[in-house]
Amino acid sequence: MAKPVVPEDARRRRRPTRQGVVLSERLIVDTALRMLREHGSAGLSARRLGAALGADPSTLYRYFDGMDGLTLAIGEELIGRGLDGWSATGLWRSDLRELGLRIHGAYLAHPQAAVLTASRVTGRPREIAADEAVLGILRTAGFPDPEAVQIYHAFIDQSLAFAALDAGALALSEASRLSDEQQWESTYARLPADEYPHIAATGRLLAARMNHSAYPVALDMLLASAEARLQALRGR
Amino acid sequence: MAKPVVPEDARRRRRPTRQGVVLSERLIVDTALRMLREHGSAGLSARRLGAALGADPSTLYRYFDGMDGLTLAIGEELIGRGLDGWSATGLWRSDLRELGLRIHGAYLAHPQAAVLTASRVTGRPREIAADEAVLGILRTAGFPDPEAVQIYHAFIDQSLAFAALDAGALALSEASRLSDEQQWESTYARLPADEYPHIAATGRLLAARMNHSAYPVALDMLLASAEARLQALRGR
DNA sequence: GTCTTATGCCAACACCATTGACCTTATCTC
DNA sequence: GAGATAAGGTCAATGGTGTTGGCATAAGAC
Repeated sequence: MAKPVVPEDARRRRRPTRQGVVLSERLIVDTALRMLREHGSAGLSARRLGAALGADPSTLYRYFDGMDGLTLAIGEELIGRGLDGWSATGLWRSDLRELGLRIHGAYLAHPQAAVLTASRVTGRPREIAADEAVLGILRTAGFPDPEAVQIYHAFIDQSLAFAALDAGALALSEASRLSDEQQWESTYARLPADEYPHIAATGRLLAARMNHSAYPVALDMLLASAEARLQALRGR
Repeated sequence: MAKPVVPEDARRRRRPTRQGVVLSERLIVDTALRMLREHGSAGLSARRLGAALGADPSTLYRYFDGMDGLTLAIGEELIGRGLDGWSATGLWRSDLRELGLRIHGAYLAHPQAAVLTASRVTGRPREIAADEAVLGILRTAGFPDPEAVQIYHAFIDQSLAFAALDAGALALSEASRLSDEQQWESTYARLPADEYPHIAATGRLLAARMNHSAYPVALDMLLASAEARLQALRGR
């Protein structure tokens, strides 16, 4: 890298932009989030972000290691927002449920951004804080370490994976505004019933369900299975 | 669209390329898959694909509605490969397990391609065939329609979501070749133990587990929970 | 053998990320 | 306060990208 990036907390001299804006990592990420919301997930580019900030595009490279670095910072911001204000109650199952829904929800609050970041593991501080919280809940609940680690892994990946998937659907369907009915008409309803009997038989139910996230159901199934396992462990 | 795309089965005149290649949707998708494997998920471009096929980049627009259409076709191909050769045994739980692992595996066989496609729902024939199969297994097993639809949705989305997430990790870690040990060193191991006691306590277990997919565990938990629900339904 | 038109090719457009050289000015030292 | 240092802004250029409109040629219908 020709121009090494200075870490945010080591930054001393903040020279204002020609247009008078004083930049910061924070300001850039927030502006990027707003641009993503307004122009869609393909609407973020160094040039446009620079223009929105009143700065030359190349300035961004003083703050992030390329667009990819900026993407990771956005992901870190989202996961942090999910965690903000959360605290454990001591009831492991509802704590986990709450945490999962918060993380998922934080990403879905910015679908266009989530599409870019949700399937990226960053290893940054706030992401690690989430990991620590989940492991803590499970170990405190009485899961032995091997089980705790196994369930933690399934839980956290499930949350992020669904966030990415659901964000994709959300960002897309907002782009092409089709009503639920139209969605149904355009896909399942016109399938031949003799070739796809099961889809035909459950058509209405499918149409009603496929427009929502499956994450809450999948999460509850994971938690139910974890609880059964814990009781089996206690029983013997 | 200025130049409407002719559907593959309506194609009559197949004029060979200047370099003697006869194009087809099939050939283009297969070539794209090979390019993705060799050059990574960012290595697919109209120009490079054209060069690899011995054709002008703009020719691709006769076959696909832009690069996005090509991406969807690639996804359809992958899910089809997962289904090829599969048939139901009648044991619903192992059938679902097998199907999930096959779909997940088909995507992970081409991680660089899966990154682009796994979180995209195409509504194309082979994807719908997978939906029909899953619904069929659940309804035949005795799940009432509302339950069947609910579990189907969680199952299929979870499979695709994990495929996308795991593909991302796989495509990335192949790019930056770090051994498992190094991965561990570079992230968890250097965290202060007093601030992250749970991560510190389970460090070795985490390091061993995080390099594999959590999908099998998550899948088995979903199936276990489904089975419990089925027994509860039968019981009353 | 002639006609039609599907399909491949060419040239051009507007965008993109990234980099290296340059210059200005905020901050540190004395 | 004066001067030195270099952080952090700007400019210009490079080589990439998807996509389109116009053109020409050969494949297949008759």
